[in-house]
Amino acid sequence: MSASLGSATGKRTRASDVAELAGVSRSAVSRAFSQTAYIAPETKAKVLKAAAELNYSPDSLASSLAKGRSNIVVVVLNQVDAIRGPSLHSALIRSLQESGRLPVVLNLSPTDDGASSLKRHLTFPVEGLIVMSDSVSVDVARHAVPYVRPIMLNFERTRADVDSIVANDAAGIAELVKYLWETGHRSIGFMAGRSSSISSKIRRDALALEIARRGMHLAVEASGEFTYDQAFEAAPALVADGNLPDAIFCANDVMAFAVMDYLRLKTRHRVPEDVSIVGFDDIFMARWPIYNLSTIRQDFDSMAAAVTAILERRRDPQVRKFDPPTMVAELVLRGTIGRRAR
Amino acid sequence: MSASLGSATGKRTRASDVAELAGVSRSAVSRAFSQTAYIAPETKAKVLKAAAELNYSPDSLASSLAKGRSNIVVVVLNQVDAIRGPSLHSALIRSLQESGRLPVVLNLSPTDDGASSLKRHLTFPVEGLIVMSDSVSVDVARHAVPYVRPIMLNFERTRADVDSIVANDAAGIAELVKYLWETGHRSIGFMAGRSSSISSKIRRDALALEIARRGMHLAVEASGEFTYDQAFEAAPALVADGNLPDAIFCANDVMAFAVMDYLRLKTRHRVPEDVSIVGFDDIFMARWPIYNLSTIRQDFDSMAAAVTAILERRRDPQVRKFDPPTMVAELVLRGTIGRRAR
DNA sequence: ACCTGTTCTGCACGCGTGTGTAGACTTGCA
DNA sequence: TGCAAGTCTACACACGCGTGCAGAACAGGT
Repeated sequence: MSASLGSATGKRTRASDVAELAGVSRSAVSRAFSQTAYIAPETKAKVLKAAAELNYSPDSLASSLAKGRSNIVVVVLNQVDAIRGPSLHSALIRSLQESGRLPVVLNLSPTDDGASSLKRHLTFPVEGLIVMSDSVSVDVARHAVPYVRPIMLNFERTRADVDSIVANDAAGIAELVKYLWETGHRSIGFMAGRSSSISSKIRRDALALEIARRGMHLAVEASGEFTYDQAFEAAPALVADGNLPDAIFCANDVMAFAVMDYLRLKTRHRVPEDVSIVGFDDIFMARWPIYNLSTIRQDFDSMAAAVTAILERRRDPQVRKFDPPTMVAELVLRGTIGRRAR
Repeated sequence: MSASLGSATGKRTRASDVAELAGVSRSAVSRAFSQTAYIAPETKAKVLKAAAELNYSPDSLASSLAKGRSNIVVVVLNQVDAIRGPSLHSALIRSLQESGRLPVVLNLSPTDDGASSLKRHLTFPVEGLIVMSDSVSVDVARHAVPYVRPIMLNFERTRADVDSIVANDAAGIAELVKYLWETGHRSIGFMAGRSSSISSKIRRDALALEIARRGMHLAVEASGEFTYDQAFEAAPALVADGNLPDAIFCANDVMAFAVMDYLRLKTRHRVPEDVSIVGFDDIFMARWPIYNLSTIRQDFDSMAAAVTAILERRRDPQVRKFDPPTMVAELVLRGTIGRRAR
């Protein structure tokens, strides 16, 4: 049982070793590990016993080669998205690995559209390609891996040749604006994300729509590029003295933190007494008491489960098309929305 | 050029396709993509041209099988470590992928020692196994993948059968205590991480040593399990009225944030006027102005580079043993260390 | 014209596993 | 005992690529 001390020595045990020990043919070993193949129960038991003894399991690379499809799923994200790591990224990785798949992470720099990176790395039959980074376009994804349907996260569901998991951002934002309206907020500002980001655009449009519906208009707007630093820089534009909005909605949580920090460090405005702040995502820091941020929750676990579900369905040749469910995006009320007397 | 619309249809092009187009044998194609094999320059050019035309690249799974070693590197981390994501995790992933390797992420739950997870997933020849999670023991790592030397991050460098990348935590902490001493701090408290964590133990020991050397002793101690929530809970024990220490050193940054937040939300003590706070890691949030945390920097980029360097050396059969360099851990002074008059 | 040496290519086998198929073996029945 | 039906196993090929080896092609020298 003592592990061999040398470096990369010691070969993996092969099916033929197990076959020999169990006194059967190598193909019997293969069948014992297959779900579908036909094999006598006692033969299977014999094989599994021998396999356990030798600590054997089929080489998944060879298996992938033989079957023509691997269990490797590639997750594409970029540095900026990585901040949601402990939430979406982590949920996704765990969901994939728990379903027996192998998640390979491709971490692009924020400016990388992935065209060359994807081609360079995806040189084998991947089971799935999951795109979190919205700097990677559908076309790039389709072209880099032409033989597999990409799964796009947080992408508009307009194309038939990709599966996209979308959260119902608009519904969450409608809920938010309704609540803000009812609590007396009449002027609302917006901190946008990257201009290239579709998520940011969707959220802005939904906000503008709901605001217009009530006869208001976007009081003020700035872009924080989804990052803390840039949002901190951009914050003054939103809270200039004289026309402080009643509330500021930020396209993600991190920018909301930046605005809050700017307010308490650089101004005398208080949250939520003077201005309400709302984020988007509900990342783990939103619950930290120093922020206690009201935000719109993305259900990362459900999104991760939906991804796995899509992959699962694809293994079933019966299913031709499968529309993934729309994820809810719900308002989470914490401490950063106040009441405005009218 | 228009992508085929169906789902997983469309086969990958094989070497034989390229061979046919280029009018050479299939093995010539293989040689053209090899660095070492012998091939006439014009033949190689012909092949590469045909390959580009067909958008071909060798199937890395088949290649791995044939060569007996893959370019897949497994990174083991756990949920808690994931919070350093945008720093160490991200640096590691990018370093690996930029050197042409495929990083597979295994995200364990905090209580998982990895024994079964590793066995379940590592059913192929991995090029490397990188363990970030310190809930995974060396023995488990060795046993799960007996044919490869694990690379342990932040692990004591005591065993000959693993490579470990260690940061010189003790040096950074010595620097810290020296600085604290010189700025008049005479009582120092400690917020520990998980008790099972070796990093936490190393940091505590180094702190205790440096403190003792100056005739002080650890004023007070508590455990925050490396998480914000638990550190927030444990904070009161460190700052009980009457015996507030001059400084509190936390075994990671997140716990330092928790202590700072506790102080400003629940007490009247100010940082750094009444108590100095120091963290460890220098994660991205440490620079946020709301914290502006003085901390000890782990050079994540260097650590990531060191990992890649180890893997690179291993490919060279000449090198038998290679001691990875010790990473520096240096004090980063920001705004959370004050001066105490004596 | 012949030989030697060099340079390159193609053949063929192997990597470890999945699986269609022919046939060996068992069982049941007359 | 003989035969048919049924059950299972092992053979052999395939997956796509890397590579040792034999030999083809060619150049140069005598």
